[in-house]
Amino acid sequence: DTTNALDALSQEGLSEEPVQQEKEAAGSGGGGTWDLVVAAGGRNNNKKQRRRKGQKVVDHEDDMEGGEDEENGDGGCYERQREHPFIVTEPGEVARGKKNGLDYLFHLYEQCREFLIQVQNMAKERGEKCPSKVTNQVFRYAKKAGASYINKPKMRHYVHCYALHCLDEAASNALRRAFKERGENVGAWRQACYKPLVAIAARQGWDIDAIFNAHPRLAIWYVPTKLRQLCHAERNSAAAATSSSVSAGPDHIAF
Amino acid sequence: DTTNALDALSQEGLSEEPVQQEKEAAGSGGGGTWDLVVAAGGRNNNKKQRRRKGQKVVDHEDDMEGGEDEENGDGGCYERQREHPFIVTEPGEVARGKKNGLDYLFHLYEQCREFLIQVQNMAKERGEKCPSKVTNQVFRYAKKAGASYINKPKMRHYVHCYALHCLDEAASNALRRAFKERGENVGAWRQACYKPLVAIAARQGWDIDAIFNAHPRLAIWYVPTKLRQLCHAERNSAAAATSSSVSAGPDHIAF
DNA sequence: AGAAGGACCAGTGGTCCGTA
DNA sequence: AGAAGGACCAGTGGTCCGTA
Repeated sequence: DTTNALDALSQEGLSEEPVQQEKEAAGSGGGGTWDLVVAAGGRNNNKKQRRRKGQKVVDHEDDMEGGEDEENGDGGCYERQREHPFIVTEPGEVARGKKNGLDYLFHLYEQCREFLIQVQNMAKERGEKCPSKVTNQVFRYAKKAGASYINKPKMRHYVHCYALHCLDEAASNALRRAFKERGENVGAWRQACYKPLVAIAARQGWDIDAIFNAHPRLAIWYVPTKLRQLCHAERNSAAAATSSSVSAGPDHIAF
Repeated sequence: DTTNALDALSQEGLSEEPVQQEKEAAGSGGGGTWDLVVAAGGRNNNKKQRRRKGQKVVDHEDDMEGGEDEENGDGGCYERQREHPFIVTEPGEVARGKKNGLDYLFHLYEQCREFLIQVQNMAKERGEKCPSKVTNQVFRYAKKAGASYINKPKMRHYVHCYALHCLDEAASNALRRAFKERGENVGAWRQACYKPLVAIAARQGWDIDAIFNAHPRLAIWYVPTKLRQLCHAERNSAAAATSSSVSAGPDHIAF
């Protein structure tokens, strides 16, 4: 199976296939999982990589060559590959089984930062526009460099969790321990990360952009829409409460 | 004609039509030139504003209603309106005739800055993402606010001229006087603005982005691609020259 | 059910080129 | 000819939803 640890952090590998990969292949020039999986498939590795089972049809040009439906073949039918799902782990804990831990999640953010720095250095050398954030260009570069396990939806999904880890590691660690103990799933932990961040924003004048920008490792990430909205809503509530406790203005409901 | 001065800076109005407008209508909520021109046309002001003569067909839905070709009508045929072209003027000089001067050009950059500030304030109030540059959103807002004479291609075209004005007003003024005296056109003056900017960049370590960002009025503008390229090319040339004067390395041509 | 990520989409930065 | 700007286009930020 996939448990030859490649990195002290976690179980990596993929959820379907026992294909080993070098996770720290950044800059090594490709040759990652996807290529191996395709080669192992034993067919369909001619011409461009074929559309996978279930993938949406966007371009009808190379549809159905040979009249053979991929849905029916099962001998050479490789499944779509994905990273193992995250589970809530304590700091330092390695996830067991086909799971990834939260130290590994945060490690992905550090890897993205390294890819960004490489993209920035290349841009500067060439006299091109230099990105200050992790942009599509950086995700494309990461993929090209072999880090196929990094993708935009995933990284954006957990940005605020990483933010808490950066801004208040003690609080982040405590939250992880509490949620692990209670047996909560990753989604519940992820939701719970918002609240302490809003509290931090409250203490610092509600400017979540300024808070992100003041932290060197966090400044390269876009502030997630939902976090921004929560800070805004909470600021307004707090202002209304403060104001109504002094005087019930015309646009507040005193209680 | 259009010479009732609306603003001490320049002849404004439009190149085709004697329609007066309030240039400082920012925030007044529309009612600018275009509406007046359409109303003065005397027809075609029903339903949505009709496509103007020569305008490209993008949407075929409301094409040719009534089978009448606009090309043929000349009584009610209003021409497409444009701002007067710029001419090279000295500092303080108001352009005469159907022309606009360079103080007016630079004034447009200041107006854009004011529109940006308004957009930023609105974004902050609403807890939305706050632009730090003059973006499409700002141009859209300017248009909505009645400043129909502001548009993206124009502003982007002359950004580096405004940059020189910000960074070295004396040099900018001298260049304007020289080009006016020689009777050069705006295009020639615009081209000539690059060189002193590259010289400024040379003195400050070639980082044109840092130079823009260090100036509060300039920081809100994207560095123009061509200026960035010129700085990069010139830096490389300078480095090669310096290097070859010390030792002719393998990738330099000594001379 | 909970979760990973391909793919889509509205609106961006950039500027060309049909127009005046 | 010189110049203004509508309109286009490739690639963006953002995230949904078909998939595993």
